[in-house]
Amino acid sequence: MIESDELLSIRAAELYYEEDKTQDEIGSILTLTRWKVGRLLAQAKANGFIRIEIVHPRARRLPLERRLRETCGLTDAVVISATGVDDPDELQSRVAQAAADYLTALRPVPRTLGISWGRTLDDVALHLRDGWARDVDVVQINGGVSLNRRAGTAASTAVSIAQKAGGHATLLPSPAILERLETKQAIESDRAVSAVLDLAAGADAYLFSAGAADAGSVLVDSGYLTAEDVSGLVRRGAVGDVVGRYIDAAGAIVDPGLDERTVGLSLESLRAARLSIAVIAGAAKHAVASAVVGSGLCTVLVTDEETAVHLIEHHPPVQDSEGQRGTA
Amino acid sequence: MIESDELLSIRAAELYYEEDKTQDEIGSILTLTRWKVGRLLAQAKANGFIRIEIVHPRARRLPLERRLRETCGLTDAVVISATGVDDPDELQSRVAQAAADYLTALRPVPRTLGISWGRTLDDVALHLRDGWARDVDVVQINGGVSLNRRAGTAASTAVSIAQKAGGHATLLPSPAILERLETKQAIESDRAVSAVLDLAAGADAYLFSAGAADAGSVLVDSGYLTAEDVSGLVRRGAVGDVVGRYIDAAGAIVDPGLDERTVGLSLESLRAARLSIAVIAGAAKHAVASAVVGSGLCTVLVTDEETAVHLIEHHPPVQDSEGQRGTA
DNA sequence: CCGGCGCCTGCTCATATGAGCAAAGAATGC
DNA sequence: GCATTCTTTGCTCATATGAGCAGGCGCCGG
Repeated sequence: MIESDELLSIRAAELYYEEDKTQDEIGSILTLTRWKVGRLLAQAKANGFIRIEIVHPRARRLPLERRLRETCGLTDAVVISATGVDDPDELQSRVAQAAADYLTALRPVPRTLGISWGRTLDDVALHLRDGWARDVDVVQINGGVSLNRRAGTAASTAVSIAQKAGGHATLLPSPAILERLETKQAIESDRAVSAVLDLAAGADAYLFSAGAADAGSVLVDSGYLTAEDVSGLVRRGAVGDVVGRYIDAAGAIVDPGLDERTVGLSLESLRAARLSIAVIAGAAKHAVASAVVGSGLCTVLVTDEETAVHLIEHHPPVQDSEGQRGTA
Repeated sequence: MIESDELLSIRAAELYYEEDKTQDEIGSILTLTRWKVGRLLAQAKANGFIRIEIVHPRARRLPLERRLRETCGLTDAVVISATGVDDPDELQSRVAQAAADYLTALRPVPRTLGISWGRTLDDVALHLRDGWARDVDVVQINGGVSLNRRAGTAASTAVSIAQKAGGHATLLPSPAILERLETKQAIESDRAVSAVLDLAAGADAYLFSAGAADAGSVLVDSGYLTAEDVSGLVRRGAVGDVVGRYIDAAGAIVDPGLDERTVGLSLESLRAARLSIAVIAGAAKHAVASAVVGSGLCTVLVTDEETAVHLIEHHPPVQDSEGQRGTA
């Protein structure tokens, strides 16, 4: 008899959702009382037979956001719907749009915003509307100026975000990674650089992305690393990079020597920030996303549905290293 | 401003459908009146942003059924949901199940039911429950006994359907297709055969399927035709067979000579029937389905979603040759 | 065979939602 | 600049739906 109830609930659901009949009408069609129909419908929902989906490029997955916040200890999360999106560029674009929306709606409005650079950030800048905020100053938090074509976009990302908010951009006039430690120390002690780093360290909020550890990384693309360097890092456990620094699944620096030669905000500073927004999309970045979220590098994550599910399923991949920041 | 309304309607839909908030609550979250929220929700639905799907192997597509009935002039249609079903066997099985359900619910219960045979019908027989009806006699409407292994199932299909209804089966003791016209005429004049054909002609209802015109057909499988025969027929416009008779897209006999040698109910008798139920599933049978429905061979069609859409989109593929039977 | 227990049914009542309408606002033409 | 028309807004009222409860039914142990 329980099986016939299931079937009935399906018949009722068809009439209710597809034919827009009232429960009462369904009752007379199926010779049931209207309360029974209501119960069948509730049952169909509870059994998961009714699937409601919002199909729109800007649609979000609120329940996933909540679960992400709860299981990963984030203060906030934005998860965009990605059913039927197979093109990674389209996915990235949608997530970037969502990040732009998040920034725009962010209250209180940060006076200074620290940003990294890369394809994703560029995309976010593109999606921000003119006047998205008033007087927000932007400061780069990792090096990358003037090494090649790609570096140009690093500057333009920052400038574009700042301009659209009527603020101004402060660029970090330094390569991302230097060949010798001494050079790095020298450049860091230079007033022009250290002032920017100080500004970056005092930003009200950070916005950054992460790169997958593969040869397609912007760091390779920009000439800071070779494909061989990256595969070496991968062999040592690297899952990706954040503000130019390669981390393993636990969020720890993979190659301290390399890290020493990398100019920019330290991961500790990022972890200590009150508000740091990570924007990470795509299957290729599932591993980095895990590391970033699991090691507390961000307080807010903007991502796609699949990545969110991955993060939730692969639970807190790090034991308990979070906790400095409150769990809503 | 119309764009911001669209976005708002998506936000509202997320809160309404994913978070189960009341329109009033959504109103206070988005600082909108509750009526505005209601309108946004209605708008989101109207724009097709809200997709409600019933996920269940027995789920049907009522709106498609209606459209199918209306555009194709059927008295009834059953369309089963097939989203995410890629396995053709699974599809066939679900449609067969639906046909079995339809038969079971059919009122008035037919005293005699004429049936064809084949993989699909076999599947329908399998899905019928014991006691699906009381005292329904079953009669085969086309030949096919005792030529090979496959023929055995033809008999068992009929017997099974009859047994489960507590009635008895009458088999047509003849091959489906004979090699010589004289033999066919001789066998048809035999009392044992003609009596069955008379019974078949007087059945209250018919249940049949259709085969695609390819080498995988049961007629080839059973040895009545060779793969070459079939490709010859295809060259002459055949799209598939119904009760052993090959038809073209317009529902006309492709090879009158062959048809003359085929034993069983004529297509005219089928077209004249008050109740004839076709069970056709799968992409391979889209073309036959069109021919069957377009030429009025059935009054009721049981099929899958994709086939239904195909039929509706390829409109009445025949000019106006329907009309003998009332259009609801 | 009977009483107790728990589930299911059909109800009342409270709440949520949709239809229809009058007024406000925006857009247009004069 | 003003009147007209069309759209949008906030409402009232009717309807649809869900919560919660009392009675009835079957199931089980005694």
